[in-house]
Amino acid sequence: MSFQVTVKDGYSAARRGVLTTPHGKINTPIFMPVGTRGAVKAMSPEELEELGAEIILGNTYHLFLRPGMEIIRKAGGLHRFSGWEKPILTDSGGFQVFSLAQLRKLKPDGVEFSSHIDGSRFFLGPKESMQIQRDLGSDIVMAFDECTPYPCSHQDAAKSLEITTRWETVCRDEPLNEDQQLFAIVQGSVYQDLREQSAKSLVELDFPGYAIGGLSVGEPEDQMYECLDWTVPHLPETKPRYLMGAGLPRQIVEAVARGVDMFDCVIPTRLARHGSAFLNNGETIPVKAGRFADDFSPIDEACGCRVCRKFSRAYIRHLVQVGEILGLRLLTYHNLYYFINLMKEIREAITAGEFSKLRERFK
RNA sequence: GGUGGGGUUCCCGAGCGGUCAAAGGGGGCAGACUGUAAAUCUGCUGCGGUAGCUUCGGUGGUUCAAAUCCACCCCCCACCA
Repeated sequence: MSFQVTVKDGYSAARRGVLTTPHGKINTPIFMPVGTRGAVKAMSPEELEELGAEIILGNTYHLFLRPGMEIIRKAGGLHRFSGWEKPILTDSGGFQVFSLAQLRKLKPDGVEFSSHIDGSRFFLGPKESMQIQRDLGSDIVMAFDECTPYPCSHQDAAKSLEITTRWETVCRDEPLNEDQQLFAIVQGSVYQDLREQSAKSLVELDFPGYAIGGLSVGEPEDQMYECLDWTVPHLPETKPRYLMGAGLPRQIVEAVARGVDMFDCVIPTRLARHGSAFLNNGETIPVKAGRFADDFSPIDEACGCRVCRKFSRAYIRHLVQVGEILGLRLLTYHNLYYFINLMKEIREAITAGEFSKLRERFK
């Protein structure tokens, strides 16, 4: 058993756990920084380690296109290629079915993509995705799904789910490296019957972990929570649960309360590159704004990160303003610190029986 | 002192009789961003609620109409003495 629930919250479905992978253990609930193209944008592996990142993401679609699998195979896998020695989770390309919707055609056995780089056509299906992720050598492999857009009619969602379910069965039957764990992805858009149907059929196939996909794609927040309420109870207690693509601090806390163990989101890194920083209360401030030009206080007085101990809003605002890369790097560092630290707080709160109190802070 | 080139909305800068409240940058302001086609993208940026009003160094003038033409004046820059 590679996942172990260690503490359960008495007042919600929140729980602590430890997930064991070939490249180390992961403490859940956890936030996983997104490193789509083999790097968490603007961060080095050393910095990620310093931040306390325990696992990062990589992306099948993007790494397959560049540098391509021949290079990755020659390099000896993504870990060796990138110098990140801790666990890696790779997304299957299913999100690109959604985000690059204009550049692809759905086929029964997968997706015909037109590369967003040069337009060249290539095929990515469940089989291909598994083969690529096997070569990437990630610790956690995601099933190839179709991330449904929002809004999506019941009819379309049902049709999409049927395809996704079929694909996921193919994924399960495709051989991976011995120690790789394949996570299934529940879809079904915002419909209770579909979400339940999806969860149940995937649980029957018995995967090492379960993800909830197709959320945080523009639906109202309450609807996202509702979907979790419909889905999570149908997932096995003993397996890790991963809410894909989420979220804002508040959303993470709410999902933890509903029993989710794993999160990833580009928000901290992207907002950083767009000049915004997270504050202790989960809100953001646009550090790049002129009003911070002479604000010599740190981004957040309450933050203990290296950036907040040393640099002022004014300096960071200046760097961003003149286009110095360092500005984006410092903001990325701070934002990731905030997310990683929030998860640590959540874990400690669960152990201390004070998760409800923490949850109140974000309401 | 002479010759030539200039002074445009917060800044730079285009415009050179009407279609100009004035291109384009910069800056400023506001917003978006959730398994990354994103160090990106969108909108606003003279005043006013529309009608309209006040702007293009200053003052006068020509014209139905001027940032654009003319006269004088004030500044700036380059070269020559």
